[in-house]
Amino acid sequence: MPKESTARERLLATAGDIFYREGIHAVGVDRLVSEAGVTRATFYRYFPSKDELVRAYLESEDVALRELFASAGAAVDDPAELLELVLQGIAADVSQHHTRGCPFINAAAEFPDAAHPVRVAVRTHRDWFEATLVEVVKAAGIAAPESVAHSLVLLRDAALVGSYLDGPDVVVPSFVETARTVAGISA
Amino acid sequence: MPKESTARERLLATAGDIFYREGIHAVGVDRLVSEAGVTRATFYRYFPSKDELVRAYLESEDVALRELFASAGAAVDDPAELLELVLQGIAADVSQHHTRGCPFINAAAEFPDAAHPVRVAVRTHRDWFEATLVEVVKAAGIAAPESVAHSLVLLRDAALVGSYLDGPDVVVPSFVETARTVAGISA
DNA sequence: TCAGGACCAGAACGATCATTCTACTTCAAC
DNA sequence: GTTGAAGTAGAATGATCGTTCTGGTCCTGA
Repeated sequence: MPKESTARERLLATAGDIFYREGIHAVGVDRLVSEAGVTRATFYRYFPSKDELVRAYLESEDVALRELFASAGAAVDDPAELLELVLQGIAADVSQHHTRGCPFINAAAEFPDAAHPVRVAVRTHRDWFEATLVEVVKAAGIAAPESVAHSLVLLRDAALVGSYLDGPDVVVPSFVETARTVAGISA
Repeated sequence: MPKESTARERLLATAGDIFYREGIHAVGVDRLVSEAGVTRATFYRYFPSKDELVRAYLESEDVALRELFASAGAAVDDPAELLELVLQGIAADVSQHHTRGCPFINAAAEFPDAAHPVRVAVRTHRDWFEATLVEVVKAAGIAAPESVAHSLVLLRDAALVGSYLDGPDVVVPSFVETARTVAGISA
C-alpha cells in the first residue's frame, strides 16, 4: 500500500545487507536484483548506476545513525549522561550490529579516489559525526572538546575494525576503558 | 644476476603497489602483468591464482614490519626507549608510508570469509603484532601489559584508518597523545 | 474505457574477469 | 651440441561485469 515504491526500498535494503556483509566490488548487479526480487530494468529505473546505489547505501547508513543520535539526545537531559549513553551505544552497536567493520571505512578501502561520490559520502558522514561528538563532549563540560572528540572518533573507528577482526570480547572493554580515560570520566 | 627470478619479484612489488593504492578486486590480472612487464603465462608460473598473489602481498607486508621491529629492537637497549621508538615509528609510517590505510584492514574489508587464505594472513599478522607489543610493553615495566598492548593495537588501527580518511595532521598528534596516556608515559 | 506508469521476464551488448593454451625465443648447464 | 627451464607474445576459454533493450502484464486514475 505504500505510495513510495517498494521496489526501490527492497533494493536499498538488500544492498545494505549484501554490500556490508560481502563487500562492494565483490557483488554484482545480477546478485542484487535477484536477491531483491527485482529486475534489472527496475534497478536502473531507480538508480542510474551501481555506484549511485552504493552512495545511497552509505547515505542510508548515515541517516540511520543521525536518527539514533537525535532520539538519544531527545531521551536524555543530563549532558554527561548523554555522553555515557553514546559510549554505551557505540559499544552495543559494535558488538551486535556492525560486526563486519565500519561500512564507511570498508567502502573507502574499495574506492581510492577521494573525489568519487562514494568517498564524498564517507567524508560527509565523518564530518557530521565529528561535529556531533564535539557538541556532546562540549555539553558535558569536558576540557578541550575538539581534541577529545577527535580521540573518540579514532577510538570508534578502532572499535569497529577491531571488533570485526579480533572479536568484540577483546576489543569492546578496551574501547570503553580508553574512551573514559580520554574523556576524563571515572569508571 | 639474481638466481632468484626477477619476474616474480617484479610481480610482487607491482602487486604491493597497486593492490594497496587501488584495492584488490578492482585491479585485474591484465593490469598487474602489463604493469610488471610480465606475461600472463609467467604470472601463473609463480602464482597458482590471483588470490595467492594477494596472500603473498600481505605476507610481504608482514615480513617488512617484522624486520622493522627486529632492527629497532637491535638498535636500542633501553626498553622504555624502544616503546617510544615504536610509537614514533608508527606515527612516521602512518604519515609518510601507509597513507591509504592499513593493507590488512583494507584486504579484510574485501574478503569476508574468515577462513580464506587472505584472512588467515591477516589473522597471522595481527596475532604477531599484538604479541610483539605485549613484549615491548612488558619490557618497559608498564602495568597490565596485555591490556595496554590491546589498546595500542586499537590505536594503531585507528591511526592508519584516520590518517587515510581525515589526514595525518589531525590524527597523528591525537594518536601519540592517546597512546602515551594509555601507556602511562608522561610527555 | 483506456492511457500510462510500474513492474516482470529475459535476451543482448561490449567489456572485462581469471585462467589456460599454443608457439617462439633465449640462455645456461650438462 | 643439445636438452630444458624461463621467458615472451598473444590468442582463446567461459564466466561475469555493468548497462541497455524489447515485449508483455498488471494496476491505477481520469
